[in-house]
Amino acid sequence: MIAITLPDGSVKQYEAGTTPMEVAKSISEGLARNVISASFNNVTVETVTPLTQDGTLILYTWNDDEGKKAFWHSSAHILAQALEALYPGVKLWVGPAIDRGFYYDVDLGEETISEKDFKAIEDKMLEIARGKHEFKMRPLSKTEALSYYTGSNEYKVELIHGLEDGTITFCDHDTFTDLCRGGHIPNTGIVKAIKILSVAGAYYKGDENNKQLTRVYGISFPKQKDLTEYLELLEEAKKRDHRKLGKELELFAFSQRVGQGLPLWLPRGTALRERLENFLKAAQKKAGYEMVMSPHIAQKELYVTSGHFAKYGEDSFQVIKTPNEGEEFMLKPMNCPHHCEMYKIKPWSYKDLPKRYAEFGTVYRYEQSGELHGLTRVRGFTQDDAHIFCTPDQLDDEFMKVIDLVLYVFGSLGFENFSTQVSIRDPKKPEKYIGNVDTWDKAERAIINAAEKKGLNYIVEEGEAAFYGPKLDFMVKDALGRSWQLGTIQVDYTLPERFELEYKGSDNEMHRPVMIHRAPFGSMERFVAILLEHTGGNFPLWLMPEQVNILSLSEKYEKYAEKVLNLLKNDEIRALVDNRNETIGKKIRESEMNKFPYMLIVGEQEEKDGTVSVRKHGQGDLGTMTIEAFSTLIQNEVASEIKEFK
RNA sequence: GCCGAUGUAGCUCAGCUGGCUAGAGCAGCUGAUUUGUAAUCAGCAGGUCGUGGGUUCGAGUCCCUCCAUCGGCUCCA
Repeated sequence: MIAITLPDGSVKQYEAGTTPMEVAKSISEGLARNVISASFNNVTVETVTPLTQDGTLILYTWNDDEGKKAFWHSSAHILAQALEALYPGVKLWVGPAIDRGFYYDVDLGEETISEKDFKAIEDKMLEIARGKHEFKMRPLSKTEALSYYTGSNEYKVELIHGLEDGTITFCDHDTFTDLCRGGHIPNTGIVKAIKILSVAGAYYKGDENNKQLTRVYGISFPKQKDLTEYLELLEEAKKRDHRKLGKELELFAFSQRVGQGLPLWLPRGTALRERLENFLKAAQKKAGYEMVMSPHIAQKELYVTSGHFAKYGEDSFQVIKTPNEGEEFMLKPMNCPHHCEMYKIKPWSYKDLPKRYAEFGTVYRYEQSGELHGLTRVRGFTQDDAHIFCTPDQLDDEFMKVIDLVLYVFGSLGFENFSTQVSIRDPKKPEKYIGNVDTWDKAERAIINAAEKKGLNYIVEEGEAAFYGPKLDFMVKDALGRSWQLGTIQVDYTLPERFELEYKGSDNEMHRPVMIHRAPFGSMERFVAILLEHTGGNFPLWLMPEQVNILSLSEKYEKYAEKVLNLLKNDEIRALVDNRNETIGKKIRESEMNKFPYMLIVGEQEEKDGTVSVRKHGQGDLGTMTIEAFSTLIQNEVASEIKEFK
């Protein structure tokens, strides 16, 4: 007997061998009368029942991840069937469910798929779905499986060769058969809405030396309404795209002549960025950091010493020519080696530590051209970098202090929703890392300790560590529910070793310090991009390049507008005046589109009373108030957004 | 880098299967208007159609090269 908990909380018993179809049916009948007075298929929307490889039945609903996975994986089977029908001779590779939707990788031979073919694929898929074909699992031996694909599909053959005999199953629905380990919905009819989203090249097994297959991405839903909502979310994300907003709001730009991936920061963007930098500088000053600066190029030798050249040499802007033979310089791909050299200028005592060197350091990395993306992936960017040199005893405490700083930064910028990840070694691949086992163990323990003590909600990921040490990463969720990796804190025992950093301990012996790398923003470019998408360009008031736009009703009130401007400036409020000979309606419209947080309308009445008429972006008219009252309003709003550190 | 798509005025876009001096809205400039909470009216100016080559009587439109941009290239039945 198999016990299944139903969506309404009750538990039902089923005989082994009951088909998923029968289970789904019995559930639907049980719920249909009261809960959903709809047909069988509409009910199973809420009660997706995947069939697993060993034949057990597990009940999932559309609302949990496993249910969606089964739903989308089943959709991938439908996609594969549609592709076989539309492109005879197509060779299937794999078709998994992904976070949002599914894809199928196929070898199309000479054929290509482009956007105009999507409709035909969707139609074919919907036709198959409407057939309500049951998904049926079928175990078979390795020999049988091989003979099925030999001669027709070398990808599946290779895949089967890597599988263990006795664990191989096929899944059939309608006339379609696919090698599959399972996880399906009962039948194709539950898929009601399908959208093919994009087509792209993807290397066989993700290796760029292999043949490139065609990957077709799609998404599907049990209800048309869900698809509509999803497409609306995509639209909203498009509107908030930082590349679009950055252009519209004149924050930054790119130029073909300057080069790809090399952002140009315009006045407004620079003002925004400076404000972010000053904010972090103020907090860091309180936390005992000292600012330093280093040049943008250094001798190649520096990065050979640090180990970065061996690891990342190919991804760097490598050698800069000089008039002399034998000299090799590189554009700085990271700041750490420079800070190590700063540490080495003199001998240190344990009493001097920790030393915390912070730098808004601009670095250059040769990212592959196809990897570049707006401000999130660029070739020249500025890290809000700092390196803390401390004694092993101080490590736990320092690490926790950094966590406090990162949490402060997130809180001040409206990222309340975040999670953390501790990245440690892949113990099976020691060759990927430099440094010895003992120090790695210590560093990993220090991070987990700190995360525990700070009560962080963290997950541990094996194999995600940097080559020089383990790390703690912060992932924030933005307003649209998308996850972004932001701040990072990394422990490093390796660079101090390579640079032979030392300090004299209380025992009068020389010791090796531990190094912490950290960047709460990650990089200024990436952070501004994420903040743009999170806020849709409506930054917190304290960050806004211009907080108030003063709109004169006509040129007659120019003097009064200037007076208001100066009074606000005295209170350190950033304002500007729009005195153009335009209608007030037009000035308001432009101001709204520019996302100025506040508009002040000044005309005859205001001049006479010494007041301003206040309009808030996105909200509308707030009525009139005195200039002083408005100034207080702004100052209070800023004060509520940003607290002092500690 | 690789696969696919795109590239027309500062911006957003139109330009059908190749055919007279390439169009529109916004922005800009000039003038009129002096305005009360999301676009006042009129006029003017603005493009070697990403680049280089080819096919053709004729190319923004077809073919090739290069450049840039966009979606992907981690998710292994």
